[in-house]
Amino acid sequence: MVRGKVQMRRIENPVHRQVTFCKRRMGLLKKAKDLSVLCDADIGVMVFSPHGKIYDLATNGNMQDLIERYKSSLAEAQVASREQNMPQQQQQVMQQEVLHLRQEVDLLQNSFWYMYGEKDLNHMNLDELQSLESNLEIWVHNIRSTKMQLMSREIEMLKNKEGILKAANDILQERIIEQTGILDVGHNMMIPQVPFQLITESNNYF
Amino acid sequence: MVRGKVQMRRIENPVHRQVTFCKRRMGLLKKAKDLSVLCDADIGVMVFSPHGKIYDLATNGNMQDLIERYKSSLAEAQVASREQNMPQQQQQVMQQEVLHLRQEVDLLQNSFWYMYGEKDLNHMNLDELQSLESNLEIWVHNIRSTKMQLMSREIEMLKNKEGILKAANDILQERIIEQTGILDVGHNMMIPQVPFQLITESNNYF
DNA sequence: ATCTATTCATAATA
DNA sequence: TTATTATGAATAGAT
Repeated sequence: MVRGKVQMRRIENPVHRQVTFCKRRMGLLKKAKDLSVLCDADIGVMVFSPHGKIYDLATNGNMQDLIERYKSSLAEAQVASREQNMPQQQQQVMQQEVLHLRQEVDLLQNSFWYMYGEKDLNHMNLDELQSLESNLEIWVHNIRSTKMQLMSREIEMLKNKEGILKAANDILQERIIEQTGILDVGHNMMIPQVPFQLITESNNYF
Repeated sequence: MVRGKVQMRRIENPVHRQVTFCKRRMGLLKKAKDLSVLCDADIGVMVFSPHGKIYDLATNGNMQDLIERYKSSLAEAQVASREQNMPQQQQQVMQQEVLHLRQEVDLLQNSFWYMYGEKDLNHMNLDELQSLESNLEIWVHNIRSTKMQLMSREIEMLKNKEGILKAANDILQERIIEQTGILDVGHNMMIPQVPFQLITESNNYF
């Protein structure tokens, strides 16, 4: 009999804990199955006992499929959440990069999971490794391209900054000349305060 | 009010189905959280609505970690199940290979998920790509090593077969010479039936 | 595992 | 979605 409300904290008695674990675990999996049937949803449940044993349920019969779906949606959600905080052009570029990289990951994961899934070891050797290696090389290549794009963009940005700095310097020099009558305070001398403000205002998403 | 026992089949009325989905989904996640707290277990739940929306819970706060653990245990179970069908020596080699490759996958996936997990775009650029690229190159290198090992083993095996074939051929030639008195039936001529039997008996795990 | 007193979850409804 | 409430379901503690 249940005496009073059950306290929601770890059951210290190990026997009670084990019994409750067994009962509630079954209850949880049943609830998951029920929800799946009643509402036409796919559900995955993974339970890791404190001793490392695993109990799971995938109502569609394939946990890996659910995991893939989960990861895809996660990536999409993150891409979507970025849309609010980014200029549109950059956002598009980043989105493309993410999608591109994710494609590569899928490619690679498929290779690997295929290897795992193979029951017959005789077919899981050279060819699989060969295809895995090819995929990796493609991926490395794509990463290098992405990296180069990012570097180009950064260089572009720095050049831009340099231009703005120089312009600001010129203006300041002229002002100083006007105010003091002194002809030269150093060629393109750096005067931190004003130019740095100018830069952060026009490039604040970097 | 609950009228009679609820039939365990898809609720056809879409409004009822949606309401039930909402309620039971919350109930399921609550049950999962309770079980986790009471019994000190880690639990991951992924619910995919029929319209593609995802609701999830990871009681340790990190679904990716749970997925990794799940996949690891899956791979271990598969490795264990192979132990019954394989000669021990080969089994050990393959197990090592699998573990090795899995380590590499984990390394790589961690890099990638770390990238996805980064909320601040300012830190998800060159450095991340650089480290990913390095990891990939290490992985490619390891795959090449594994590939070479496999190829060496295959070459060894083929040489072995060749030796056995030649020996078998010599024996057969001698027999034929004894029986027919004919001196030459062709130098190292292939006579399929007997040699192939000899080979498969001593190498039947290939 | 099986038994119940109780709490908990939830179907229908608004 | 949320709130209400009559009812069925789950389960804590005991055997």
